[in-house]
Amino acid sequence: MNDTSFNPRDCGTCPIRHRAVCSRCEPDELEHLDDIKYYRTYEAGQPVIWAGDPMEFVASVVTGIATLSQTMEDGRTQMVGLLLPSDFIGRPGREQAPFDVVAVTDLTLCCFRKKPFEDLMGSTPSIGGRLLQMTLDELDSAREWMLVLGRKTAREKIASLLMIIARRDAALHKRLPKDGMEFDLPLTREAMADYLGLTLETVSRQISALKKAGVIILQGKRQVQIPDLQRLVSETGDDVDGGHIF
Amino acid sequence: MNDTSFNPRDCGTCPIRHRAVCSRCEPDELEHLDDIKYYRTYEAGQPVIWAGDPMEFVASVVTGIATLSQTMEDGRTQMVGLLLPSDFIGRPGREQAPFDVVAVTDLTLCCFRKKPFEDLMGSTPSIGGRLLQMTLDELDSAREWMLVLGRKTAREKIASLLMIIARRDAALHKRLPKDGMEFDLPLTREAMADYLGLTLETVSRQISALKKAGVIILQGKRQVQIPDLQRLVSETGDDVDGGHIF
DNA sequence: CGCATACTTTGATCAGGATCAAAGCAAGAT
DNA sequence: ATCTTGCTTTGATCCTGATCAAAGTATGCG
Repeated sequence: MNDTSFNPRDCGTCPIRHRAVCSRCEPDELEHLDDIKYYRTYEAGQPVIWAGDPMEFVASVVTGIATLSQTMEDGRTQMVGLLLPSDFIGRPGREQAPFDVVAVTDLTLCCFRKKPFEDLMGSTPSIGGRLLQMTLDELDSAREWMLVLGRKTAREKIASLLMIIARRDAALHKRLPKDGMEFDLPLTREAMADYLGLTLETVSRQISALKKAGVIILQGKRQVQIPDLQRLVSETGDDVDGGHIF
Repeated sequence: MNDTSFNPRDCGTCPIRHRAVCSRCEPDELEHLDDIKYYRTYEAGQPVIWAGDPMEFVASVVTGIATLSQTMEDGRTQMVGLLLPSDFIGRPGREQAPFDVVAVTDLTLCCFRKKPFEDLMGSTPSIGGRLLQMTLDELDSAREWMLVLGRKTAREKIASLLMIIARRDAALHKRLPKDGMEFDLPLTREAMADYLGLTLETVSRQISALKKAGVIILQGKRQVQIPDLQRLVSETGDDVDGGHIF
């Protein structure tokens, strides 16, 4: 299922699959749109935007990873979204960013200036429809995550995060997750803790426990191999045959 | 407050404020739409739909309260949404309900058959736009809730829930929350626990603690009065002047 | 090379909330 | 009036994950 054949109308990373917008899709038709669309890169660790900042663009992640998070006055932080390639950032119709966005790895965004993008949405209903679908998907993901945060044990939380990253990594490479698959853990222990509502020590301990139990194999601290997917799924506490949105 | 002046173009409860759709808005123009739109009532405790069921309608809450929730195989339950009047239920473009929907109180829904509704969305872009805005709001709410679930203490969680209900109750009556305001707690201790990722005993203890501390005044078990809103806000752990989406 | 920095692991102890158990309370049914 | 049912409160104890502390590891740099 790796369609290595590049479809010019659908570059696979840009969520706005409409020829009037994505120049990776139809580069030659788009010179006149350079003023509404541009690429922007960030280094690992750099903030993209802070909660409350005016946000004059919307964007989609082309390469790299960013996090969406919220921080309380006393420093407690909760990550509320993990932005991987093809994910969308932004709020048509909103003035301010509701959450912090930070680049975790080096990051490339495909940005659209907000006003012209909104105009385009008005004149091209299919963009709004696609955005609605993406937003509904994100909402479902967020709600699935609420179950993880509210009801799962530390061990189940770690397993759930590994499964999400495994699934998304597989999807990114246009294949299905399978036994023996390997992937890079893109997050520090602290970032995982912020995602899971745990402390970094607990994350470290549970990862060690999963390693000792043979559920995962670690090469170094970041490279993960899953010898038996079913085994990992059973550690998540999820229904084994449950439909997944991620 | 009871806006007894009924605006025929905007009934205030139906999110689809478009004259072609909401018969409460333009009852006389809509006879021919009876086959796509209908009201349906549920008794307290009745399920509206189970996760995985085919969903052949979308709806908005007219009166009453429903919950969106997820349950694990072993019975652990997490509520992922609280549906109050004017909230929308459903997924244009989706076959199956992703979560359980249960009526908490007696409930009236304003339902639209899915297929004709989707057709209508296609022909009336403003509906899609409105739905996108509502979905983005819900997504923000879900993400705010992730902070509550992941990082707040039991006491902060209770205070946060009370604030949300207070805000939404005030909004429903078209006024601002203010000191001394009273409202009905529409949820059992168990339902609150499911919303907050706690046990019902912890909910009970923390409510007692807030009562003893004078943050809230209880008349019976469900009627709540907030003598000092700022005091309650400070118990939530939130930034006092933080912008709120709810 | 030694040192600094950032991240991770591991250990010891503590505490918040879960669990188990029982009793209180209100409303409706018999 | 008594019983039943469903919800809530309160108490005693336990356990998971937080907190505090220190050591281990990798990488880059002067």
